[in-house]
Amino acid sequence: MTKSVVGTGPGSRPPPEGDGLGMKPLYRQVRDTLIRRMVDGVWAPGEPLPSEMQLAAELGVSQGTVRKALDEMAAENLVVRRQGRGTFVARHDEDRILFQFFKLVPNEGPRHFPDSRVLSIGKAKASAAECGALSLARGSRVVRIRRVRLLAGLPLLVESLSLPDALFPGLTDMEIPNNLYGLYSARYGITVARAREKLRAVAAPEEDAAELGVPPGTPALLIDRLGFSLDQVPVEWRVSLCLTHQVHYLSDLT
Amino acid sequence: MTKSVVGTGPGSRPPPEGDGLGMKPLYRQVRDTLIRRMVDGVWAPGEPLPSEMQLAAELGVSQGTVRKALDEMAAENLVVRRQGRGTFVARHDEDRILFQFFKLVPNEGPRHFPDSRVLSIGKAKASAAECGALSLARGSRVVRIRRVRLLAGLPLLVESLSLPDALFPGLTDMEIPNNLYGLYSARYGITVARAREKLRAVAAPEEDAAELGVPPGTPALLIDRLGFSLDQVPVEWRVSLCLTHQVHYLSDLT
DNA sequence: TAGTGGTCTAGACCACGAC
DNA sequence: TCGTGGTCTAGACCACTAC
Repeated sequence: MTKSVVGTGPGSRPPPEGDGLGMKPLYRQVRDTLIRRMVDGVWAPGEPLPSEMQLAAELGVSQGTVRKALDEMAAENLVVRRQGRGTFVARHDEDRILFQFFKLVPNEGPRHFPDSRVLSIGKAKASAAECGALSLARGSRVVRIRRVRLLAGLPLLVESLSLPDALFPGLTDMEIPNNLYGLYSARYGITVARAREKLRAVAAPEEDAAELGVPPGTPALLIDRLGFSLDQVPVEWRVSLCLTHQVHYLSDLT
Repeated sequence: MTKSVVGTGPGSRPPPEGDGLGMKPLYRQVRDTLIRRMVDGVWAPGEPLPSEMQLAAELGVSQGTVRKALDEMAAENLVVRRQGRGTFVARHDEDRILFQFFKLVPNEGPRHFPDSRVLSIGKAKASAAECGALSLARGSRVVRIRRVRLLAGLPLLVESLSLPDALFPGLTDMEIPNNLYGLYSARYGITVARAREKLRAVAAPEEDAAELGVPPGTPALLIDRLGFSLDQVPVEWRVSLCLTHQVHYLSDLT
């Protein structure tokens, strides 16, 4: 049992655990502890966490504090809570990808997960741009993947990925699945927890246009995505050139 | 005093207020009540709500339930909570627009609110597309505004707006400010609470290209935004054609 | 000093799911 | 039947703001 914090009577809490500065509320400390354990692989995606009562007892806080931490994590899509069953580490299944990470939806009809066709895969010394995006030291190596993704059999986008070789050893020798985030999680224990996308409209370069089967110069949506792990480290840089005749990028301003 | 629900002892709550079906939890009923009051103009943007204790007493629920309702509303950017001061109805000031509704950020440098130059304004019978987007009856009238928006003096985008004339009487006779959402709020008591944007890459049509000072056919980002009021009614349809040489559209996947 | 929201605790009942 | 998370209540202390 790891009693990281105390819990005495109602309201009788000392000035949040004797530190003079950057003090965090208890529920956030609990949240950070739980995320740390997920990073360390204590619970794998899809597995249940201990119950609120068990976590509260172990961490020496009240059930309400654990609840607030878990509610926050559920809002961040890090865990899934189900009444009567328990709290589970979120998995990178197709539903989550479609809901959280894949914002391209058909102009008509239901959302679908696109198929993939790998064009190339290999390692190289990271470019300056890659070092900047992924916060790598100069001279680091990266894995590069290039692939076409298709929706309903039609080419939708060309995608260029860069990943730190140090984090994904042996990736170039693997079968590249359609759902990459599932692979990162299953083979490397790395969870892409959030991402930041920058969008621009550009004229499709000749090489990409050929893969997509359109004339060079066709207007296309350039999506520049940086994916961050549970502990906020950039782990994947993905640049996609996307045709938007049959689909659009959906953004909810909430 | 409007006692919409009872509050007796701890835990002694009847099967959520005797209705057989679509039952909502108490805190959500409280939230809906407060939103209804905001729609009715009981509290204007920028004004403080009553304290948690006062609301709890008036509504006949515990402070914790009011707190949960207000926390949810704060997460939706409907209210702003400040320790020691109170809870305030969110205003459509430039900071909120920049944070919540204006996703175009310079490739380098800080975010800025763009200037505007109105090209035309007038009323017309709503097109089929406008009726569909704004859920209007055929034959309804709309206000149309067309304007150019500039960042650092340079044309950034051309914007075409459609609004139900019934909701915005006299709008065509007004001075059109830079911050339209502030006007909707101040003059018509209508708050744009959330929006849905669809993005595509297109070739700039000749007319728009001329306004933007680029050759026709230049790739541009087409942003199709539908804005919804506090009570989920579509109140504004806005289509923007945007150059993305100096800026990009920022989307956080959380 | 008084009042506000922020945090933390404790304990009750409920709806749901597995058994 | 039991254990889970979901809701609701009650009451304590704290940090911050205004006066």
